[in-house]
Amino acid sequence: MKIDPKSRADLSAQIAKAIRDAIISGEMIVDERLPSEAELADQFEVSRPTVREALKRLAAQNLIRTQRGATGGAFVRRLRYQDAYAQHITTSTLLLSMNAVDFETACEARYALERACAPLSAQRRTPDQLATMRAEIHRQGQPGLSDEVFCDSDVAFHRALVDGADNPVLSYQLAGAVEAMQPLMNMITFTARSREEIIALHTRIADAIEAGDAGAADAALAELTAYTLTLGQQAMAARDAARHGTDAT
Amino acid sequence: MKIDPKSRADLSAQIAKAIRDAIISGEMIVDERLPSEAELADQFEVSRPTVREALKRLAAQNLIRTQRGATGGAFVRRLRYQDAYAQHITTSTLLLSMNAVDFETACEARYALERACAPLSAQRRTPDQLATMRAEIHRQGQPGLSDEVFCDSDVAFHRALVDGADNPVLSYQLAGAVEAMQPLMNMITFTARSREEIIALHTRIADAIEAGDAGAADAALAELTAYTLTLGQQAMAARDAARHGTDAT
DNA sequence: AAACAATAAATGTCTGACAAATGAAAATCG
DNA sequence: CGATTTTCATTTGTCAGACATTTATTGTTT
Repeated sequence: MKIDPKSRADLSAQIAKAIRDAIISGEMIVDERLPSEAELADQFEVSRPTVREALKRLAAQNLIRTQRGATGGAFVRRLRYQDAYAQHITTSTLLLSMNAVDFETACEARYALERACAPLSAQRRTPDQLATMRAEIHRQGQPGLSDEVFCDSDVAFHRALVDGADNPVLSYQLAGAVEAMQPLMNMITFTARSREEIIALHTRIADAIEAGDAGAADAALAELTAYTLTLGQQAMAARDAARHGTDAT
Repeated sequence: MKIDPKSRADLSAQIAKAIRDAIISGEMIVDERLPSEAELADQFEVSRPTVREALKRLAAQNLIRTQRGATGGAFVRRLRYQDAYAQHITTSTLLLSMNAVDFETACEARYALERACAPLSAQRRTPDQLATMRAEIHRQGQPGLSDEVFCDSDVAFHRALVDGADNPVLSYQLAGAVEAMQPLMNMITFTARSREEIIALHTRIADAIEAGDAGAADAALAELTAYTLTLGQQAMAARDAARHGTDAT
């Protein structure tokens, strides 16, 4: 765990990198305590604030946790799925919004990934997960639901579908795609007619998953993809028309 | 952009959150300059080092970049696919290594996701991407290749396959799964026999992609999944046997 | 007009200090 | 002797002020 003393640029970044590499390489194991800030400052021959900036960088990546007090210090943190989810979703959301990813691209990616999960989910889903899917479908049929709540329920439904594959790595990867889509999905106004259509497709998916019929689930998901794309294009067209109308006045 | 002055705990984390929320919500746009550190310190009523720690947290997430000099400062950074890739790969790798994800789970996730890309890639791949796949297959056939180089080439091959889908969101999601698998794949020793088998499957995949035959590509990928799983299980068994042998002595 | 030097603004770093939390050891009391 | 309380040392969290470094601008000189 050494840094190059010649290049005195971005010291805190260098120190963060040195420690991060030590963690990633397995040189430091989970729950191991790092040297105290004062010791690190001595080791790297920098001041304590510089060390602290480096540690904050690592804390931002959930690589370490700090604890005050006598036996406190910085500890290598076990990266939990939950933390990784959150991080992944934040990054995905930003990526989509900052790079003006169009609805078609995001939608295609999302459903392509979901269709990868469907066959596994048809085999392995627990009764609980199936019940969640049914419950969300029922919720989506409630009258007077706001578009936002409808979207939330949609995410929950698909989340249960993905989790049914019983593969945490898949769930982790999918979480980013599905949740990051939400801001885009929220631009759609769901009419009573389109909700009916979506609920019907959801029901077909749930039925297929219950029957263990991977082919039927895939077919229903394909239709849902096409239908969502249509809705998205309509929403985009409506938004553009409204914008141009505003510009003209 | 305010913080709760009552809770004086984890000030730098609170400030980082406040600024991050402002960026995510779109309140601050790309390339907009943040107030100077001194001004932020005034605004939040904390000292400059505390503000700096908060900024370092954001810099670690690639949310801002800093620039020294007269017109310098901290600027909202456009999150680029490349940066997001790197971040995603780091997180995925750590997640796999720290949570003892078994080979089967990671392998299943990886190929499930790849199979989601294959149909799109069969439709859209550029001649360039196809050429890359062919070149990597040729490289994999070179004699005297180390296991590590063979693995690198394998990743490059699959990367070309994924990029052929021409969907940056898919590429981004897949990068994490494929690259994070590498440490696990590196535990496999590839015999001449197994390399032949893999190259034959890669060739079948490339042929299918060239012909635009999604079904054939999917079938070949399914076989590759099964074969890789077998190799992985053999490697795990060999490793466990060696470990027990060492323990006994 | 062009080249060069002074300037100002901003980040990067350092020193030294105090506050707050926290576990461990020491002291005290029943 | 045992249990409880107190004290204390260690470590992170924060602050204040200072100086170094980088860099665009501005003014000066040739």
